[in-house]
Amino acid sequence: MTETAPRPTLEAVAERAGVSRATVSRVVNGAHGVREALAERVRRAVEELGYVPNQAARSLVTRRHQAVAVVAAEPETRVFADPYFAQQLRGISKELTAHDNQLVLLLTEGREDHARVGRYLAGGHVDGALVFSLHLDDPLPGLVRGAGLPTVFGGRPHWDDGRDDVVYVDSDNRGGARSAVRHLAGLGRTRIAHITGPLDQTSAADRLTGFRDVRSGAGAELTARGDFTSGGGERAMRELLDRCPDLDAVFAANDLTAAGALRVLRERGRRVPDDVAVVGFDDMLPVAEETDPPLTTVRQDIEGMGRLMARLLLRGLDGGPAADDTDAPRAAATTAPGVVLPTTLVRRATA
Amino acid sequence: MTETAPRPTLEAVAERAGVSRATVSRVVNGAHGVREALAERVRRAVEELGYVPNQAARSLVTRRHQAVAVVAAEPETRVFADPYFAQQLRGISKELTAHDNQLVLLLTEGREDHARVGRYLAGGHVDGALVFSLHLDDPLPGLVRGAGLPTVFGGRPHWDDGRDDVVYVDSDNRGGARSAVRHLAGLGRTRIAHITGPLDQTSAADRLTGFRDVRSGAGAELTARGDFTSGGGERAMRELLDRCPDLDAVFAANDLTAAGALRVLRERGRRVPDDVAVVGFDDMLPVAEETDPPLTTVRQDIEGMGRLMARLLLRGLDGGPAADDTDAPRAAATTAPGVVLPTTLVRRATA
DNA sequence: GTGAAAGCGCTAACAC
DNA sequence: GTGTTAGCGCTTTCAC
Repeated sequence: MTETAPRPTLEAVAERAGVSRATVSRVVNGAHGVREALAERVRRAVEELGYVPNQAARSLVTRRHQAVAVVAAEPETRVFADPYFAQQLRGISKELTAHDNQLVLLLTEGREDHARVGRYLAGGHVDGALVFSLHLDDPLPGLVRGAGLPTVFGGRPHWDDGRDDVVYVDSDNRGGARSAVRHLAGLGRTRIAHITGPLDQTSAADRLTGFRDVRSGAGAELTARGDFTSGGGERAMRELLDRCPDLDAVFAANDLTAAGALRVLRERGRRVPDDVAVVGFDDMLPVAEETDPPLTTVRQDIEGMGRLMARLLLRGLDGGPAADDTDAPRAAATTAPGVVLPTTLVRRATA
Repeated sequence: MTETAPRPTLEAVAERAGVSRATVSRVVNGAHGVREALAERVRRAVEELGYVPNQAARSLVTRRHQAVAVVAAEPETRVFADPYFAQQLRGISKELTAHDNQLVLLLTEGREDHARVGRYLAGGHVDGALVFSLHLDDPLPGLVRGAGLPTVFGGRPHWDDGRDDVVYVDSDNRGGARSAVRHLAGLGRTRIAHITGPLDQTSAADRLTGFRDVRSGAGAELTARGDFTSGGGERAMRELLDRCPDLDAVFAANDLTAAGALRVLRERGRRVPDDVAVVGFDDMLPVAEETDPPLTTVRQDIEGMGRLMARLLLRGLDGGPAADDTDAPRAAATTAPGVVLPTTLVRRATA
């Protein structure tokens, strides 16, 4: 563990270049109106001295930090068995990096953490926040609002009651569910069941809605509640099989659920997809590709969601990345509170 | 996206409490030598005004940031199919939070990112770095050393040549591998094969070493190279089966590899564990619990590794969490360059 | 014990 | 165009 050496200041650069601090500042910040000859001298001095601006000093006066907080509750990062969250993080990181912003990660565990996070956000350490809040009773959204920070949510918040100005990015859970169920119907399946996720999460609720959109006539006996885990999938599958031995297809709310369902189907001697076709949701690779047979599922652009969240936030921060919308055509509806990313059906072997 | 309100300063608190800024500063920073009566008045003022110190101003003078960078290369977060990294992050976050430090996440993608990260680290924005560097050709370690920042590595670095002062935290890959192989031997297996990981990673190399520790007599035909993916596991398993049709056990370098091996074994009509016993490594839940049959594997305390990394770094930072070692007995050998966390064998159904 | 004052490194008016 | 100057909010000697 080495000691960090004293770093050159603006002052030092100015002296070396034979100009004033103000001029160096202008050059460093890419301002116009500095004669090219001078600018060049400054740049050389910067180079020679290995000058790097002191962000603390800069923040002190600009009140900007070039930093964004990513807030997520422990459950979020666990329920999805993590790859999900890590991928969003990757997307967020890429976008922030591209615009020279830092990512401050705030993971919360329980009540005591909420106070801490609230304090931090209100403390003016970051310019904005990206918040993952999926549960009904989550106190995070309130906290963030209290802090008065520009914020973009990951996933449709519960209180997206239309009148609000919440900005969020979600994937098209409802549409994805519809396409899954339509696919099953297109295969000629007529007794299509659905294993839901925990319905206090909007993603699960929206997937159920999508299922109902297509199977409005489906009786309640064709729906069983799961919890996004494979154990829950097993339980629900047994329940369904007991109630409706003649079912010929299952749309599971996520891949883990589908994995559990597949196990029970095999155990009960049902052939997949011959007797019962199965479709999952998420396309969580380590799961979807490893099931037996490999899972047909609905893929979301998770990294894209993260990237879009960051972009939306940055845009809200004074100016931000204005019109470089080239690779975000779907984000066009920028005036809308929420942006919904499309999903695609990935056909493997279960349906 | 709301605007952030102007926040109260030290000055304001001082005025309200009828004391000088210096006194408020002392109280806020928990310094001694302030009469209790005054201190109390200050605390009340802080409370009433909702004062939060401006970290930028503070950093400017103290040169401390209460922030630590976590640096990871994209491959790291992908190879392990992510849950691994997310868990370490959780451990790191907990520990940093407990000591009031922020976590700045730096994910790198390619060469251009390295320059950026190097600049950032050298830029004096953080007090230290936690670096994940597993590959032979990884430029990250060099970068960090160049930045002259206190650093702790995740996983044994390649250049841990004994003479060095690198601090790292790793799990006991070699010992874990030994216990896996011994377990198989204890089951009466005599033809034990090993599917390795990518040997340019120390974890994979160490697991191979552990295998050899126990099966020093094993012929080369009982070892096949994998790459930590299930596809690689499949290929290697086929290879092994072709070469040694009589093998009766397999130690796979990680769970994904084991999952692939299991598929091939089933496809070739081998019963698990009756004909061939299988042990994995990692205990990556979404994989290990979902295989058929559920996988016997070696568990590492991933979150604990993260926590320990953070603790070690913090300790290196002026004083740090000195003697609160209560829940880290294994970290006792603090003078040693590396700390190795124990692993445990988790018995499920494959061995 | 407490306060006054200097200054951390930078940006942004404002003069020139 | 470029330099001068005044802080941003805080910690920290140094007197008292």
